[in-house]
Amino acid sequence: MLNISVPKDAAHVAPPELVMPFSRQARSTQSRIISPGTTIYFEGFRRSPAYRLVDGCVAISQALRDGRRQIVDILGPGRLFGLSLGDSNPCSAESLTYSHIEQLDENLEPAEAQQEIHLMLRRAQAHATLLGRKTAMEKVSSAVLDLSCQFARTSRSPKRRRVTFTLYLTRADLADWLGLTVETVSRCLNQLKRGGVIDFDHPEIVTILDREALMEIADVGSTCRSM
Amino acid sequence: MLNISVPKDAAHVAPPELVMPFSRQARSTQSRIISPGTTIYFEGFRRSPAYRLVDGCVAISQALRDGRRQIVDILGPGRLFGLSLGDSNPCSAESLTYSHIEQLDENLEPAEAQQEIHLMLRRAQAHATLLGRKTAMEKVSSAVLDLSCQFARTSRSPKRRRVTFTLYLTRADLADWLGLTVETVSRCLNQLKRGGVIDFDHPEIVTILDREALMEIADVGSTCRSM
DNA sequence: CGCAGTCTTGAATCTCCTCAAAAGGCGTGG
DNA sequence: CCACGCCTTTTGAGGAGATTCAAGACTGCG
Repeated sequence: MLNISVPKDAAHVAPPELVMPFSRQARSTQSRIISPGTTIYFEGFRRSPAYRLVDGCVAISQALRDGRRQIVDILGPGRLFGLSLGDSNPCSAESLTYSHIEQLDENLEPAEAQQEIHLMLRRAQAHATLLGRKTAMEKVSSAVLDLSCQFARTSRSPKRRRVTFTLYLTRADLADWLGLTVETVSRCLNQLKRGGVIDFDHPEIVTILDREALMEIADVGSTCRSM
Repeated sequence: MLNISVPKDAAHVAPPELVMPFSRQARSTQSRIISPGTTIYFEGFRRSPAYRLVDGCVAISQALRDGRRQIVDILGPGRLFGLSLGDSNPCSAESLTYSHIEQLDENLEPAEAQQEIHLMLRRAQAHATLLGRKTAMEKVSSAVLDLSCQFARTSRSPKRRRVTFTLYLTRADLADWLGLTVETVSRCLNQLKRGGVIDFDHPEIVTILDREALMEIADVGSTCRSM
Protein backbone atom coordinates (compact mmCIF):
# COMPACT_ATOMS: atom_id res chain seq x y z
CA MET A 1 0.00 0.00 0.00
CA LEU A 2 1.01 3.59 -0.37
CA ASN A 3 2.75 5.12 2.54
CA ILE A 4 2.72 8.87 2.28
CA SER A 5 4.80 10.91 4.65
CA VAL A 6 4.06 14.52 5.36
CA PRO A 7 6.34 17.25 6.74
CA LYS A 8 6.17 17.54 10.50
CA ASP A 9 5.84 21.16 11.56
CA ALA A 10 2.52 22.14 10.00
CA ALA A 11 0.30 22.67 12.99
CA HIS A 12 0.02 26.41 13.63
CA VAL A 13 -3.55 27.32 12.96
CA ALA A 14 -4.10 31.04 12.78
CA PRO A 15 -6.16 32.48 15.63
CA PRO A 16 -9.34 33.56 13.91
CA GLU A 17 -9.33 37.03 15.42
CA LEU A 18 -11.66 38.19 12.72
CA VAL A 19 -12.30 41.75 11.78
CA MET A 20 -15.96 42.46 11.40
CA PRO A 21 -16.84 44.03 8.07
CA PHE A 22 -17.93 47.59 8.47
CA SER A 23 -21.64 48.14 8.76
CA ARG A 24 -23.31 48.42 5.41
CA GLN A 25 -25.24 51.37 6.69
CA ALA A 26 -22.72 54.11 6.17
CA ARG A 27 -22.01 54.54 2.50
CA SER A 28 -18.94 56.71 2.71
CA THR A 29 -15.47 55.19 2.55
CA GLN A 30 -14.67 53.60 5.87
CA SER A 31 -11.19 53.18 7.12
CA ARG A 32 -9.52 51.80 10.21
CA ILE A 33 -6.23 50.81 11.71
CA ILE A 34 -5.73 47.16 12.58
CA SER A 35 -3.01 45.62 14.71
CA PRO A 36 -0.39 43.10 13.67
CA GLY A 37 -1.68 39.55 13.41
CA THR A 38 -5.26 40.51 12.71
CA THR A 39 -7.06 38.22 10.29
CA ILE A 40 -9.01 40.52 7.98
CA TYR A 41 -10.85 37.68 6.34
CA PHE A 42 -10.58 33.95 6.42
CA GLU A 43 -10.21 31.41 3.62
CA GLY A 44 -13.43 29.55 2.93
CA PHE A 45 -15.72 31.94 4.77
CA ARG A 46 -18.40 34.05 3.17
CA ARG A 47 -16.78 36.51 0.83
CA SER A 48 -15.60 39.64 2.52
CA PRO A 49 -15.75 43.15 1.12
CA ALA A 50 -12.73 44.47 -0.73
CA TYR A 51 -10.15 46.76 0.85
CA ARG A 52 -7.44 49.16 -0.02
CA LEU A 53 -4.27 48.90 2.04
CA VAL A 54 -3.52 52.55 2.67
CA ASP A 55 -0.49 51.81 4.79
CA GLY A 56 1.11 48.80 6.40
CA CYS A 57 1.59 45.23 5.23
CA VAL A 58 -0.86 42.41 4.56
CA ALA A 59 -0.23 38.76 3.75
CA ILE A 60 -2.59 36.76 1.53
CA SER A 61 -2.37 33.06 2.31
CA GLN A 62 -3.85 29.64 1.84
CA ALA A 63 -3.56 26.58 4.04
CA LEU A 64 -3.60 22.86 3.53
CA ARG A 65 -5.78 20.78 5.78
CA ASP A 66 -2.95 19.76 8.05
CA GLY A 67 -1.99 23.36 8.67
CA ARG A 68 0.86 23.84 6.23
CA ARG A 69 0.56 27.41 5.11
CA GLN A 70 1.48 29.16 1.89
CA ILE A 71 1.57 32.93 1.66
CA VAL A 72 0.68 33.68 -1.95
CA ASP A 73 1.34 37.41 -1.87
CA ILE A 74 2.62 40.19 0.33
CA LEU A 75 0.90 43.53 -0.07
CA GLY A 76 2.32 46.96 0.62
CA PRO A 77 0.75 50.43 0.64
CA GLY A 78 -1.62 51.13 -2.23
CA ARG A 79 -2.55 47.56 -3.05
CA LEU A 80 -6.15 46.37 -3.13
CA PHE A 81 -7.27 43.01 -1.82
CA GLY A 82 -10.38 40.91 -1.31
CA LEU A 83 -11.41 41.43 -4.92
CA SER A 84 -12.25 37.82 -5.67
CA LEU A 85 -15.54 36.67 -7.09
CA GLY A 86 -17.44 33.64 -5.82
CA ASP A 87 -19.22 33.04 -2.53
CA SER A 88 -16.22 32.44 -0.32
CA ASN A 89 -12.74 33.84 0.07
CA PRO A 90 -10.17 31.74 -1.78
CA CYS A 91 -7.49 33.02 0.63
CA SER A 92 -7.05 34.50 4.06
CA ALA A 93 -5.75 38.03 4.60
CA GLU A 94 -3.75 38.97 7.67
CA SER A 95 -2.01 42.15 8.70
CA LEU A 96 1.67 41.79 9.51
CA THR A 97 2.00 45.19 11.19
CA TYR A 98 -0.27 48.03 12.21
CA SER A 99 -2.09 48.65 8.99
CA HIS A 100 -4.43 51.26 7.72
CA ILE A 101 -7.12 49.68 5.58
CA GLU A 102 -10.05 51.24 3.82
CA GLN A 103 -13.14 49.32 2.85
CA LEU A 104 -13.99 49.74 -0.80
CA ASP A 105 -17.34 50.63 -2.12
CA GLU A 106 -19.09 47.80 -3.98
CA ASN A 107 -19.13 49.86 -7.14
CA LEU A 108 -15.49 50.75 -7.07
CA GLU A 109 -13.70 52.25 -10.00
CA PRO A 110 -13.77 49.08 -12.10
CA ALA A 111 -10.61 49.97 -14.01
CA GLU A 112 -8.66 50.11 -10.79
CA ALA A 113 -9.96 46.76 -9.61
CA GLN A 114 -9.15 45.22 -12.96
CA GLN A 115 -5.62 46.58 -12.81
CA GLU A 116 -5.17 45.12 -9.36
CA ILE A 117 -6.39 41.70 -10.45
CA HIS A 118 -3.94 41.71 -13.31
CA LEU A 119 -1.16 42.71 -10.93
CA MET A 120 -2.13 39.92 -8.55
CA LEU A 121 -2.05 37.44 -11.41
CA ARG A 122 1.31 38.60 -12.72
CA ARG A 123 2.77 38.41 -9.24
CA ALA A 124 1.23 35.01 -8.55
CA GLN A 125 2.73 33.63 -11.74
CA ALA A 126 6.15 35.10 -11.01
CA HIS A 127 5.89 33.64 -7.53
CA ALA A 128 5.02 30.23 -8.91
CA THR A 129 8.21 30.34 -10.93
CA LEU A 130 10.11 31.28 -7.81
CA LEU A 131 8.54 28.48 -5.79
CA GLY A 132 8.95 25.82 -8.42
CA ARG A 133 12.31 26.59 -9.92
CA LYS A 134 14.49 28.73 -7.67
CA THR A 135 16.96 27.61 -5.01
CA ALA A 136 16.69 28.79 -1.41
CA MET A 137 19.29 31.53 -1.94
CA GLU A 138 17.55 32.72 -5.08
CA LYS A 139 14.19 32.73 -3.32
CA VAL A 140 15.43 34.74 -0.38
CA SER A 141 17.25 37.21 -2.63
CA SER A 142 14.15 37.67 -4.76
CA ALA A 143 12.07 38.25 -1.65
CA VAL A 144 14.43 40.88 -0.30
CA LEU A 145 14.35 42.71 -3.63
CA ASP A 146 10.59 42.56 -3.88
CA LEU A 147 10.06 43.79 -0.34
CA SER A 148 12.65 46.53 -0.72
CA CYS A 149 10.59 47.90 -3.61
CA GLN A 150 7.32 47.71 -1.75
CA PHE A 151 8.57 49.01 1.57
CA ALA A 152 11.63 51.12 0.79
CA ARG A 153 11.95 54.04 3.15
CA THR A 154 11.76 57.25 1.23
CA SER A 155 14.90 58.36 3.02
CA ARG A 156 17.14 56.28 0.83
CA SER A 157 20.56 57.82 0.97
CA PRO A 158 20.85 59.55 -2.37
CA LYS A 159 24.39 58.86 -3.52
CA ARG A 160 24.71 55.33 -2.23
CA ARG A 161 22.79 52.42 -3.69
CA ARG A 162 21.79 51.64 -0.14
CA VAL A 163 18.14 51.09 0.53
CA THR A 164 16.81 50.31 3.98
CA PHE A 165 13.42 48.88 4.69
CA THR A 166 11.36 47.33 7.45
CA LEU A 167 10.88 43.61 7.08
CA TYR A 168 7.34 43.25 8.37
CA LEU A 169 7.56 39.52 7.84
CA THR A 170 9.05 37.31 10.51
CA ARG A 171 11.37 34.51 9.43
CA ALA A 172 8.37 32.20 9.70
CA ASP A 173 6.34 34.43 7.37
CA LEU A 174 9.19 34.52 4.89
CA ALA A 175 9.40 30.74 5.08
CA ASP A 176 5.67 30.40 4.39
CA TRP A 177 5.97 32.81 1.50
CA LEU A 178 9.02 31.20 -0.08
CA GLY A 179 8.19 27.55 0.49
CA LEU A 180 11.08 27.06 2.92
CA THR A 181 11.62 26.60 6.64
CA VAL A 182 12.48 29.26 9.21
CA GLU A 183 15.97 27.84 9.59
CA THR A 184 16.70 27.91 5.88
CA VAL A 185 15.49 31.49 5.59
CA SER A 186 17.65 32.51 8.53
CA ARG A 187 20.68 30.75 7.08
CA CYS A 188 20.24 32.40 3.68
CA LEU A 189 19.75 35.87 5.12
CA ASN A 190 22.86 35.48 7.24
CA GLN A 191 24.79 34.14 4.28
CA LEU A 192 23.84 37.25 2.32
CA LYS A 193 24.87 39.32 5.31
CA ARG A 194 28.24 37.61 5.61
CA GLY A 195 28.67 38.08 1.86
CA GLY A 196 28.23 41.81 2.25
CA VAL A 197 25.15 41.90 0.05
CA ILE A 198 22.71 42.97 2.73
CA ASP A 199 23.01 44.04 6.34
CA PHE A 200 20.85 44.02 9.44
CA ASP A 201 21.40 44.55 13.16
CA HIS A 202 17.82 44.09 14.18
CA PRO A 203 16.33 41.13 12.30
CA GLU A 204 13.56 43.31 10.88
CA ILE A 205 15.50 46.32 9.59
CA VAL A 206 17.32 45.33 6.44
CA THR A 207 19.70 47.35 4.30
CA ILE A 208 20.63 46.40 0.78
CA LEU A 209 24.34 47.01 0.30
CA ASP A 210 24.76 45.57 -3.17
CA ARG A 211 21.61 45.58 -5.23
CA GLU A 212 23.37 44.36 -8.37
CA ALA A 213 24.67 41.27 -6.60
CA LEU A 214 21.26 40.63 -5.13
CA MET A 215 19.63 40.80 -8.56
CA GLU A 216 22.31 38.55 -9.95
CA ILE A 217 21.65 35.94 -7.29
CA ALA A 218 17.89 36.32 -7.53
CA ASP A 219 18.03 35.44 -11.25
CA VAL A 220 15.33 37.98 -11.91
CA GLY A 221 13.63 36.96 -15.13
CA SER A 222 12.17 39.25 -17.76
CA THR A 223 8.86 39.27 -15.97
CA CYS A 224 9.78 40.13 -12.44
CA ARG A 225 12.38 42.64 -13.52
CA SER A 226 9.69 45.16 -14.19
CA MET A 227 8.05 44.79 -10.81
CA MET B 1 32.39 35.55 -1.34
CA LEU B 2 29.08 34.01 -2.10
CA ASN B 3 29.12 30.85 -4.07
CA ILE B 4 25.74 30.14 -5.56
CA SER B 5 25.09 26.84 -7.21
CA VAL B 6 22.34 26.33 -9.71
CA PRO B 7 20.59 23.11 -10.79
CA LYS B 8 22.19 21.51 -13.80
CA ASP B 9 19.54 20.46 -16.29
CA ALA B 10 18.02 23.83 -17.26
CA ALA B 11 19.14 24.25 -20.83
CA HIS B 12 16.24 23.35 -23.09
CA VAL B 13 15.24 26.54 -24.81
CA ALA B 14 11.96 26.27 -26.63
CA PRO B 15 12.25 26.49 -30.42
CA PRO B 16 10.56 29.80 -31.17
CA GLU B 17 8.33 28.36 -33.84
CA LEU B 18 6.08 31.35 -33.54
CA VAL B 19 2.55 31.54 -34.76
CA MET B 20 1.85 34.72 -36.61
CA PRO B 21 -1.14 36.62 -35.27
CA PHE B 22 -3.98 36.59 -37.69
CA SER B 23 -4.18 39.52 -40.06
CA ARG B 24 -6.05 42.41 -38.53
CA GLN B 25 -7.86 42.82 -41.78
CA ALA B 26 -10.60 40.28 -41.34
CA ARG B 27 -12.81 41.24 -38.44
CA SER B 28 -14.70 38.04 -37.99
CA THR B 29 -13.60 35.44 -35.47
CA GLN B 30 -10.58 33.64 -36.83
CA SER B 31 -9.70 30.15 -35.82
CA ARG B 32 -7.03 27.64 -36.69
CA ILE B 33 -5.52 24.34 -35.71
CA ILE B 34 -1.94 24.33 -34.49
CA SER B 35 0.35 21.36 -34.04
CA PRO B 36 1.93 20.11 -30.81
CA GLY B 37 4.92 22.12 -29.68
CA THR B 38 3.87 25.33 -31.37
CA THR B 39 4.70 28.47 -29.43
CA ILE B 40 1.64 30.67 -29.72
CA TYR B 41 3.33 33.65 -28.15
CA PHE B 42 6.61 34.22 -26.41
CA GLU B 43 7.39 35.70 -23.02
CA GLY B 44 8.78 39.22 -23.26
CA PHE B 45 7.69 39.84 -26.85
CA ARG B 46 5.15 42.41 -27.95
CA ARG B 47 1.82 41.52 -26.47
CA SER B 48 -0.09 39.04 -28.55
CA PRO B 49 -3.82 39.04 -29.14
CA ALA B 50 -6.00 36.92 -26.87
CA TYR B 51 -7.29 33.49 -27.77
CA ARG B 52 -9.89 30.98 -26.85
CA LEU B 53 -8.76 27.39 -26.70
CA VAL B 54 -11.63 25.64 -28.42
CA ASP B 55 -10.04 22.23 -28.18
CA GLY B 56 -6.69 20.78 -27.23
CA CYS B 57 -4.21 21.68 -24.52
CA VAL B 58 -2.01 24.73 -23.98
CA ALA B 59 0.74 25.37 -21.42
CA ILE B 60 1.45 28.82 -20.04
CA SER B 61 5.02 29.13 -18.86
CA GLN B 62 7.83 31.37 -17.72
CA ALA B 63 11.55 30.82 -17.85
CA LEU B 64 14.52 31.91 -15.83
CA ARG B 65 17.51 33.27 -17.66
CA ASP B 66 19.45 30.02 -17.48
CA GLY B 67 16.59 28.10 -19.07
CA ARG B 68 14.87 26.64 -16.06
CA ARG B 69 11.22 26.59 -16.97
CA GLN B 70 8.07 26.82 -14.88
CA ILE B 71 4.68 26.03 -16.35
CA VAL B 72 2.25 28.24 -14.46
CA ASP B 73 -0.96 26.82 -15.85
CA ILE B 74 -2.32 24.11 -18.10
CA LEU B 75 -5.34 25.03 -20.16
CA GLY B 76 -8.02 22.72 -21.49
CA PRO B 77 -10.95 23.31 -23.85
CA GLY B 78 -12.90 26.49 -23.20
CA ARG B 79 -10.20 28.47 -21.47
CA LEU B 80 -9.07 31.90 -22.66
CA PHE B 81 -5.46 33.03 -22.68
CA GLY B 82 -3.28 35.95 -23.68
CA LEU B 83 -5.50 38.35 -21.74
CA SER B 84 -2.70 40.20 -19.99
CA LEU B 85 -2.28 43.93 -20.05
CA GLY B 86 1.03 45.69 -20.58
CA ASP B 87 3.23 45.89 -23.65
CA SER B 88 4.75 42.43 -23.53
CA ASN B 89 3.62 38.93 -22.72
CA PRO B 90 4.41 38.00 -19.13
CA CYS B 91 4.41 34.32 -20.15
CA SER B 92 4.82 32.07 -23.14
CA ALA B 93 1.99 29.92 -24.47
CA GLU B 94 2.63 26.61 -26.18
CA SER B 95 0.33 23.94 -27.50
CA LEU B 96 0.90 20.45 -26.09
CA THR B 97 -1.19 18.68 -28.70
CA TYR B 98 -3.08 19.56 -31.88
CA SER B 99 -5.15 22.44 -30.66
CA HIS B 100 -7.97 24.46 -32.06
CA ILE B 101 -7.57 28.11 -31.10
CA GLU B 102 -9.69 31.09 -31.94
CA GLN B 103 -8.41 34.63 -31.89
CA LEU B 104 -10.56 36.90 -29.80
CA ASP B 105 -11.87 40.20 -30.87
CA GLU B 106 -10.29 43.16 -29.12
CA ASN B 107 -13.61 44.17 -27.68
CA LEU B 108 -14.50 40.78 -26.34
CA GLU B 109 -17.33 40.20 -23.94
CA PRO B 110 -15.63 41.91 -20.99
CA ALA B 111 -17.45 39.83 -18.40
CA GLU B 112 -16.05 36.65 -19.90
CA ALA B 113 -12.50 37.99 -19.92
CA GLN B 114 -12.86 39.14 -16.34
CA GLN B 115 -14.09 35.71 -15.30
CA GLU B 116 -11.13 34.10 -16.99
CA ILE B 117 -8.65 36.41 -15.27
CA HIS B 118 -10.19 35.56 -11.92
CA LEU B 119 -9.96 31.87 -12.74
CA MET B 120 -6.32 32.24 -13.74
CA LEU B 121 -5.60 34.00 -10.47
CA ARG B 122 -7.39 31.43 -8.35
CA ARG B 123 -5.54 28.65 -10.12
CA ALA B 124 -2.20 30.43 -9.87
CA GLN B 125 -2.64 30.86 -6.14
CA ALA B 126 -3.66 27.25 -5.64
CA HIS B 127 -0.67 26.24 -7.69
CA ALA B 128 1.63 28.38 -5.58
CA THR B 129 0.41 26.48 -2.54
CA LEU B 130 1.09 23.23 -4.33
CA LEU B 131 4.57 24.30 -5.36
CA GLY B 132 5.55 25.72 -2.02
CA ARG B 133 4.03 23.31 0.42
CA LYS B 134 3.22 19.94 -1.12
CA THR B 135 5.42 16.87 -1.34
CA ALA B 136 6.21 15.22 -4.66
CA MET B 137 3.49 12.60 -4.22
CA GLU B 138 0.94 15.26 -3.29
CA LYS B 139 1.93 17.37 -6.27
CA VAL B 140 1.61 14.53 -8.74
CA SER B 141 -1.71 13.40 -7.26
CA SER B 142 -3.06 16.95 -7.44
CA ALA B 143 -1.94 17.23 -11.05
CA VAL B 144 -3.63 14.00 -12.05
CA LEU B 145 -6.87 15.14 -10.43
CA ASP B 146 -6.73 18.56 -12.06
CA LEU B 147 -6.01 17.15 -15.49
CA SER B 148 -8.67 14.47 -15.13
CA CYS B 149 -11.22 17.24 -14.65
CA GLN B 150 -10.02 19.29 -17.58
CA PHE B 151 -9.52 16.42 -20.00
CA ALA B 152 -11.84 13.66 -18.83
CA ARG B 153 -13.20 11.67 -21.72
CA THR B 154 -16.94 11.96 -21.85
CA SER B 155 -17.12 8.20 -22.08
CA ARG B 156 -16.46 7.71 -18.40
CA SER B 157 -17.86 4.35 -17.48
CA PRO B 158 -21.03 5.22 -15.63
CA LYS B 159 -21.12 2.82 -12.69
CA ARG B 160 -17.43 2.73 -11.91
CA ARG B 161 -15.55 5.69 -10.49
CA ARG B 162 -13.10 5.15 -13.31
CA VAL B 163 -12.16 8.15 -15.38
CA THR B 164 -9.74 7.92 -18.26
CA PHE B 165 -8.04 10.88 -19.84
CA THR B 166 -5.25 11.77 -22.22
CA LEU B 167 -2.20 13.17 -20.53
CA TYR B 168 -1.13 15.73 -23.09
CA LEU B 169 1.84 16.60 -20.92
CA THR B 170 5.04 14.62 -21.16
CA ARG B 171 6.83 13.70 -17.95
CA ALA B 172 9.07 16.69 -18.62
CA ASP B 173 6.07 19.01 -18.89
CA LEU B 174 4.63 17.62 -15.67
CA ALA B 175 8.00 18.20 -14.02
CA ASP B 176 8.08 21.81 -15.21
CA TRP B 177 4.55 22.30 -13.99
CA LEU B 178 5.05 20.73 -10.58
CA GLY B 179 8.53 21.99 -9.79
CA LEU B 180 10.03 18.50 -9.92
CA THR B 181 12.28 16.48 -12.22
CA VAL B 182 11.23 13.99 -14.88
CA GLU B 183 12.52 11.13 -12.81
CA THR B 184 10.60 12.12 -9.71
CA VAL B 185 7.39 12.52 -11.71
CA SER B 186 7.88 9.10 -13.26
CA ARG B 187 8.59 7.52 -9.89
CA CYS B 188 5.49 9.05 -8.32
CA LEU B 189 3.21 8.06 -11.18
CA ASN B 190 4.50 4.50 -11.04
CA GLN B 191 4.13 4.45 -7.27
CA LEU B 192 0.49 5.48 -7.68
CA LYS B 193 0.14 2.77 -10.31
CA ARG B 194 1.67 0.09 -8.08
CA GLY B 195 -0.63 1.28 -5.28
CA GLY B 196 -3.67 0.67 -7.47
CA VAL B 197 -4.72 4.32 -7.42
CA ILE B 198 -4.21 5.00 -11.10
CA ASP B 199 -3.36 2.89 -14.12
CA PHE B 200 -1.74 3.37 -17.50
CA ASP B 201 -0.36 1.13 -20.23
CA HIS B 202 0.69 3.90 -22.56
CA PRO B 203 2.36 6.68 -20.58
CA GLU B 204 -0.14 9.23 -21.89
CA ILE B 205 -3.45 7.45 -21.30
CA VAL B 206 -4.23 7.48 -17.61
CA THR B 207 -7.12 5.94 -15.74
CA ILE B 208 -8.08 6.91 -12.23
CA LEU B 209 -8.97 3.78 -10.30
CA ASP B 210 -9.48 5.29 -6.85
CA ARG B 211 -10.40 8.95 -6.91
CA GLU B 212 -10.96 9.06 -3.15
CA ALA B 213 -7.46 7.85 -2.44
CA LEU B 214 -6.06 10.29 -4.94
CA MET B 215 -7.85 13.20 -3.28
CA GLU B 216 -6.67 11.98 0.09
CA ILE B 217 -3.07 11.96 -1.04
CA ALA B 218 -3.39 15.25 -2.90
CA ASP B 219 -4.52 16.98 0.30
CA VAL B 220 -6.93 19.04 -1.69
CA GLY B 221 -7.58 22.21 0.31
CA SER B 222 -10.80 24.14 0.48
CA THR B 223 -9.82 26.21 -2.51
CA CYS B 224 -8.85 23.61 -5.04
CA ARG B 225 -11.66 21.33 -4.06
CA SER B 226 -14.09 23.40 -6.02
CA MET B 227 -12.04 23.39 -9.19
C1' DC C 1 14.87 39.65 36.67
C1' DG C 2 12.80 35.95 34.39
C1' DC C 3 9.80 34.33 30.88
C1' DA C 4 8.14 33.75 26.10
C1' DG C 5 8.89 34.28 21.55
C1' DT C 6 11.92 34.90 17.71
C1' DC C 7 16.22 34.21 15.63
C1' DT C 8 20.54 31.80 14.93
C1' DT C 9 23.59 27.92 14.53
C1' DG C 10 25.08 23.04 14.37
C1' DA C 11 24.49 18.09 13.43
C1' DA C 12 21.88 14.41 11.56
C1' DT C 13 18.40 12.98 8.44
C1' DC C 14 15.62 12.72 4.43
C1' DT C 15 13.49 14.00 0.26
C1' DC C 16 14.36 14.93 -4.08
C1' DC C 17 17.95 15.67 -7.59
C1' DT C 18 21.76 14.13 -10.48
C1' DC C 19 23.92 10.85 -13.09
C1' DA C 20 23.77 6.63 -15.57
C1' DA C 21 21.85 2.97 -18.05
C1' DA C 22 18.34 0.17 -19.83
C1' DA C 23 13.63 -0.44 -21.75
C1' DG C 24 9.96 1.00 -24.65
C1' DG C 25 7.73 3.45 -28.57
C1' DC C 26 7.78 5.33 -33.20
C1' DG C 27 9.17 6.83 -37.70
C1' DT C 28 12.53 6.21 -41.48
C1' DG C 29 14.81 3.59 -44.75
C1' DG C 30 16.87 -0.41 -46.45
C1' DC D 1 9.40 -6.71 -42.37
C1' DC D 2 13.16 -5.65 -39.61
C1' DA D 3 17.10 -2.70 -38.31
C1' DC D 4 18.40 1.58 -36.81
C1' DG D 5 18.32 5.94 -34.51
C1' DC D 6 15.97 9.17 -31.71
C1' DC D 7 13.22 10.33 -28.00
C1' DT D 8 10.57 9.46 -23.89
C1' DT D 9 10.02 6.76 -19.92
C1' DT D 10 11.58 3.90 -16.29
C1' DT D 11 14.67 2.30 -12.71
C1' DG D 12 18.78 2.23 -9.75
C1' DA D 13 22.63 4.21 -7.08
C1' DG D 14 24.73 8.00 -5.09
C1' DG D 15 24.81 12.79 -3.69
C1' DA D 16 23.25 17.50 -2.50
C1' DG D 17 20.19 20.82 -0.74
C1' DA D 18 16.79 21.61 2.38
C1' DT D 19 14.47 19.87 6.46
C1' DT D 20 14.28 18.19 11.08
C1' DC D 21 15.77 18.17 15.63
C1' DA D 22 18.12 20.36 19.26
C1' DA D 23 20.28 23.88 21.80
C1' DG D 24 21.73 28.39 22.67
C1' DA D 25 21.46 33.68 21.90
C1' DC D 26 18.84 37.65 21.57
C1' DT D 27 14.76 40.71 22.29
C1' DG D 28 10.80 42.63 24.27
C1' DC D 29 7.77 42.69 28.14
C1' DG D 30 5.49 41.99 32.52
